[in-house]
Amino acid sequence: MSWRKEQRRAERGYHHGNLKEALLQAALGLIAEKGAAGFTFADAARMAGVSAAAPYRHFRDRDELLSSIAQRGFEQFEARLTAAWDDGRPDTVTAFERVGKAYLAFAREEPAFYNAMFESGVPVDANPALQAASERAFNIIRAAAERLAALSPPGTPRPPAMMMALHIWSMAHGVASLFSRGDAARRKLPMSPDELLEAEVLIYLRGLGFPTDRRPPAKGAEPPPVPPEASSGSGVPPGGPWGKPK
Amino acid sequence: MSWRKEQRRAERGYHHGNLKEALLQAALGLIAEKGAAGFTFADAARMAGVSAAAPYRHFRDRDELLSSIAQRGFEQFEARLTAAWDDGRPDTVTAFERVGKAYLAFAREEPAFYNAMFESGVPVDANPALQAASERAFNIIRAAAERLAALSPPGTPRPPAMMMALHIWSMAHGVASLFSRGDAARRKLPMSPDELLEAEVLIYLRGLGFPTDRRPPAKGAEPPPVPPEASSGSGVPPGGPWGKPK
DNA sequence: CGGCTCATGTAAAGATCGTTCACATGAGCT
DNA sequence: AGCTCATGTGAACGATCTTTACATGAGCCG
Repeated sequence: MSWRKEQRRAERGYHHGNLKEALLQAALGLIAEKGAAGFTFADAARMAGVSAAAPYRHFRDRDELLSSIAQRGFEQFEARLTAAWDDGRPDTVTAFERVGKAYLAFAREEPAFYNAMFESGVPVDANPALQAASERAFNIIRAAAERLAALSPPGTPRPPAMMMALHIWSMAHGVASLFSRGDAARRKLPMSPDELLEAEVLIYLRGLGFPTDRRPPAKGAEPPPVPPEASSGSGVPPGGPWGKPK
Repeated sequence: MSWRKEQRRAERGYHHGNLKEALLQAALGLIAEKGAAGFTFADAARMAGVSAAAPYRHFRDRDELLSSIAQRGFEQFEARLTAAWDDGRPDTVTAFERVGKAYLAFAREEPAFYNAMFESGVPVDANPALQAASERAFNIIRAAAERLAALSPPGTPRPPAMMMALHIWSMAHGVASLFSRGDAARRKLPMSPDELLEAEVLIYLRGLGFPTDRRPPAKGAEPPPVPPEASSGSGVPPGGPWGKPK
């Protein structure tokens, strides 16, 4: 350990050179391992090969580090949601579901970020930059909902896009938080979190009057309006959003 | 402080008499204030007027205290959900929505319990009693979903009750976690969390084919297929699940 | 090149916490 | 009365968070 320290110092000299970044990376790894609660400032410093006091040159305190990670997380989150949305291509509903999956994928693949963003107790409004990043990410969902709402079938009242966005967000967060991550996934499920969320969103969209069974792949097209399932959908398992009704 | 300590000791003698309970109460208060992460074993001891080592006579460690609180929380949670469900009276859909509201009410009114149960990082499967309590609570939702699924309108495949229960749980948890508690509630919303969840569940149920608009909207645009027990509405604002469509 | 300055890192120290251990107390039973 | 055991105390250890005084050296200016 002292050996490694000397080694490092030989490599980089007295000054680390990029300690701030190194600390963020170290913290990210630690949070992924032990959760935001278990992560310690001292550990991050040790992992970066510096003394316990060094991090205070770059972050006011432990919370500011956490807040920085959350902010960075929201930025990556936004990027992934944006890519998934792809401006609504090839069609709005398909893209919309892709956003839902991207949400879960992010929660699953970046547990450290997700933890810092939503479960670490970091108050979103503490840091304006953090709040802004959070809002930008949400705005992707919001924009998608906006487009979806505009497609609301004629004859039905058009749902407020903001409400739809909040609904989708809460579904995605609920599934991610309860079933899709780390030890929360210990709960035994009859289906994968992805399938669960997909079915949930499809049922929800159908509740708003959207035809959710687009594009039957092999069989002939289905005039979708009233018997909305009963045909094999593309992303939808046969038998509607919830597999074979037995 | 030493004064208070002597005072207390005068009141109760060397032995506290009910330290376990006092610790649970103290912890509950502390968690409500500062979150499960911020709560410390030593603080709880201090608040109960005993030394820092005393709690170890009643709890193996801090995690066991947290776990006990979570368990107790699940028990109260179950009681409230059971009361709200009221065995499906007066009709299944109404009772079902009451359960949703009870969920949110619990999250709002018992933030400490909710925090310990879902956000403290306590692994549910660590303690068998905890897991059992958790399952009992979920079984209320599950039973309600079962009854609801049995009412599934003819002509549509019957949704699996388990899936419905998981969907409802994830919606409720998502709304509670994102919007309905403590500093998470800082996010500005166009509607209350209760209304948000109610609309969400209604839309979802409609997506399953349930007639959710007891008391049809002003512009009757809904062809409610079969009203099994659709009678006088309650709780649903006129105009569909999201208020007046403008 | 020499020296100044300031960002960056270190060491030491105080405060708090989780946890353990040896010991004290006293409530209840015999 | 005396024994016993659950319950509480005090001291101690190691870890963490955070501050403070001091050390280092990179970059700049003359």
